[in-house]
Amino acid sequence: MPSIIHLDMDAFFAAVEQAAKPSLRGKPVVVGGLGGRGVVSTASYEARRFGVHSAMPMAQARRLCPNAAFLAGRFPAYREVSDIVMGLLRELSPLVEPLSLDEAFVDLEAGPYGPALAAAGPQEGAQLVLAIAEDLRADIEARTALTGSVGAAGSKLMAKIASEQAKPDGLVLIGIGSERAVLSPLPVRALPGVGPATEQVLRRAGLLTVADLAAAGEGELVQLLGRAHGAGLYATSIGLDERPVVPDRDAKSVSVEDTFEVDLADRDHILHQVDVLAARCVQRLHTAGRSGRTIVLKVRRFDFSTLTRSETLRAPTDDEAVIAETARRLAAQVDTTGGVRLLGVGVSQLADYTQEDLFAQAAAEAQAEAEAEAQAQAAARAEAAVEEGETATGSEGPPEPEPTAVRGEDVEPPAIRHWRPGQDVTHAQYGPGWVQGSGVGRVTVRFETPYSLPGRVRTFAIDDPELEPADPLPLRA
DNA sequence: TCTGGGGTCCTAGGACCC
DNA sequence: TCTGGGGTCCTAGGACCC
Repeated sequence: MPSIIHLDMDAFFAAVEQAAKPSLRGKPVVVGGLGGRGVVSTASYEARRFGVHSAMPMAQARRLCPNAAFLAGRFPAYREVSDIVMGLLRELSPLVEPLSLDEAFVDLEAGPYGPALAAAGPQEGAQLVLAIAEDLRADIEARTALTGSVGAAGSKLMAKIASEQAKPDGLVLIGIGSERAVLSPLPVRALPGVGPATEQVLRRAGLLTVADLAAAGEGELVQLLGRAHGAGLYATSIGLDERPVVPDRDAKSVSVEDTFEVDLADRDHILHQVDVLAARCVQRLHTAGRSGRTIVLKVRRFDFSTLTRSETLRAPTDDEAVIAETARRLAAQVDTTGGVRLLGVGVSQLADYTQEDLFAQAAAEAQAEAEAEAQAQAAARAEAAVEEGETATGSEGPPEPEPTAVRGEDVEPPAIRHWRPGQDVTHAQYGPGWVQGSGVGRVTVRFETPYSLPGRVRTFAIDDPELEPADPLPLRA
């Protein structure tokens, strides 16, 4: 029975923007990083006609489609919509496996339609799945004003292939038995797990289509790609996929990273950013109620070469001081001459306790203390070597003062309000709207809501007291 | 105005243990 | 005591996905 469905929302971020902003409907919209080093997250179908696509440098997108609306993402809004959509999926089955905010697998057999599907013959079963999926798409449209494409099949692999074929705003079912007929003519790149590198390897071996892979056989693919990848790809090429739909997968790592507008050259500046990132990482760790044993520092240098350094502690921690200190020590090991484009701090080998978990906490503290001892000594050595008159962490002693404050290099002037394109605002007089652009002391706002006609634009001083940031409005009243 | 951010999984070598 | 073999952990890098 083709009882697995894959839902993929169409041009999700861009579609949310168009639903929220009537003046953008039918127009090219590009969502992504707006800074000098930003890339495209999602382009609306109108923008794709100009050649704009995901992961493209934003500068290139602007050249290709200068008249598009370029917007920063509004993740809280996307998450709200995603929650609604995932809620609809969970009405179909407890087995819902989200892959991202806009994509998920559902195993219908485990849900209320399971018995009916099991009892039905192949023909009626397929009809029933199609009916369920069309209802789902209609419900999504009714609740979110957005369209999603659905693929239905007997496996995750084929359901995903089907949803790809259904895009945009469509539904495709691949019946049991027709898998290989569907797969065979596809280019290898259509298979999940085949990216640019694998495609190249396969192309050099003369393997262009999925049929070529199947004909090559497992042995040759393993030869070319290695044990796991080769065997996996061979199974995929003949339509074999037994992976179950798994809900609620626990995250295995937590990380944050930042690409800087201008490369960082100064050591102190780099170490300061490592502290900032460690704090953000710990924040996320706390929110998730997790702690971790392995601290990872990521560095992307001026020439885009990327390296990681990691250290595994004896016990999991969620302590900011420990994580920051470890990350800084790792940073001290890397050559940063020429400048640093990106820094990241991550934690893996996650465990399930939080600061509130007192028993585990007590055990971990003993470990952390021993750890801190060793670290302090290593840090002292490292810092002595670098000859920096910095606040070296004493091996005993009180909690160290906030290093950023000590260095005092990011004391910013009283915050000038920053308005990002796409941002939700409300004006005391004109009501709700969104930031269309800002510069030279001005901010331009379009006053419209998801339920209004396209609205008018007005310009204000950036510090206009009547203008305030606002929460996103629901897409359906 | 070249190349984001948050993840997952796999490989391979060396350390270490039995 | 001229050289084993397997298992596990750690580290680093790379491919891939959305």
